[in-house]
Amino acid sequence: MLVDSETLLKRLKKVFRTYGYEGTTLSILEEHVGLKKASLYHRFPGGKKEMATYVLDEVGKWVDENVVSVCYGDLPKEQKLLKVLDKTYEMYEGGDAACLWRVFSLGESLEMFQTTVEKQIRCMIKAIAHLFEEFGENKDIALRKSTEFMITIQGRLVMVSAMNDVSYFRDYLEEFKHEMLG
Amino acid sequence: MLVDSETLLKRLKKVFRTYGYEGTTLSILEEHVGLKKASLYHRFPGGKKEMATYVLDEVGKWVDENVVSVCYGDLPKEQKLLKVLDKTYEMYEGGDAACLWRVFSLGESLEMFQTTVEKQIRCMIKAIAHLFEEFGENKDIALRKSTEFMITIQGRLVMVSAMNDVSYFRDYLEEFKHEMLG
DNA sequence: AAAAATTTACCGATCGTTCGGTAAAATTAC
DNA sequence: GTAATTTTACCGAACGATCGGTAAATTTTT
Repeated sequence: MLVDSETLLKRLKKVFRTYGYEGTTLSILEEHVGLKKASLYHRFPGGKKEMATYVLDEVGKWVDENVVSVCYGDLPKEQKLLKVLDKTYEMYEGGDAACLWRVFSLGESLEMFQTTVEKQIRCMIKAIAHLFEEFGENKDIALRKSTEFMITIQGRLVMVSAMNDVSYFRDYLEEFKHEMLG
Repeated sequence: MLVDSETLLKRLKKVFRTYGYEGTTLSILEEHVGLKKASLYHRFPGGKKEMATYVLDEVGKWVDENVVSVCYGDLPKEQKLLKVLDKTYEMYEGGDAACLWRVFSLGESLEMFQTTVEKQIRCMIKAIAHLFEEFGENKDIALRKSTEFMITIQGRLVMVSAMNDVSYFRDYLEEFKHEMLG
């Protein structure tokens, strides 16, 4: 295989996060992935829609393996939190990468992926709420704080794009860490 | 004129906010605006790009007239705050309408509009920071709180789209009001 | 009747998609 | 073990449909 599946996923993800679903054309994919249109169709007979679905599903798996499972795991709560923040940083490449959940929440792709996006977000919020509970918050407050975490991340990633300044994202993670761990 | 300029703006705005820049096609515009392609070109010789620029500029003017000017005006601070929150609700149609600043912060439209978007956001943040100062905050804290207001609005509007639930937006405005005015 | 606004009819380019086919790797048959 | 076969991975060329865009004709307004 000229393009191994790991590289392929990485490149597909980057294109969709940069251009959005509608903004991503097969020509752009060709160029950035390094496979001709026909070859992309060999790997994804369902075309662009299947590629986007694949990328979104893989994002879901990644969050499960790197964030959700950590929250429910058996590390000390402080280590869990550090890991979650680290993985959040990694997930958005320090703010350089947009959130696929936001990018797919528009136009045609909203109808296509809303159910999946909603499920994935809810799953992550619930997991982080579990972690907040370990820090002593009651169930309601934990869920509220976890939701606010997600909201803030999303809002700050919007600001990163709009204002072209990754510190909106990076500063928050640092601030949050010190607030929780001192 | 079959479509007066006020209606035209309203419809153009709705289309771009719903489908994004790349997702908005001339056929969609035709359908939703109620003018044939050639008629749209009669009004906007620059085509789709000019329509989007027009809509974004009008959004900027609207924010100036309805939010920024209120912040710098001479009403009592409590009335200013109420008006700002009201206009924020109106701006996003209670959460039903996406934020054009977010929608245009993707792909091709990011490069096209980033400078304008950045300017408009900065202008609004600065104005609301001024209002916070009237509530007794010092300059730095006021700017921080105003920025956090913008971040939260953006984040919550993302959540509204992703989770299909406008209460993420509406509840915050209410909560914020009671927090500031008791 | 003149001017402005809208429409029909069309254009080349690009869209997502499919077809026909090649080279090489993997599998099966002998 | 090697020859025959099937499968995998890829690509150039073309598909019909739609893209953004334009010129000329028609309708509406004044």
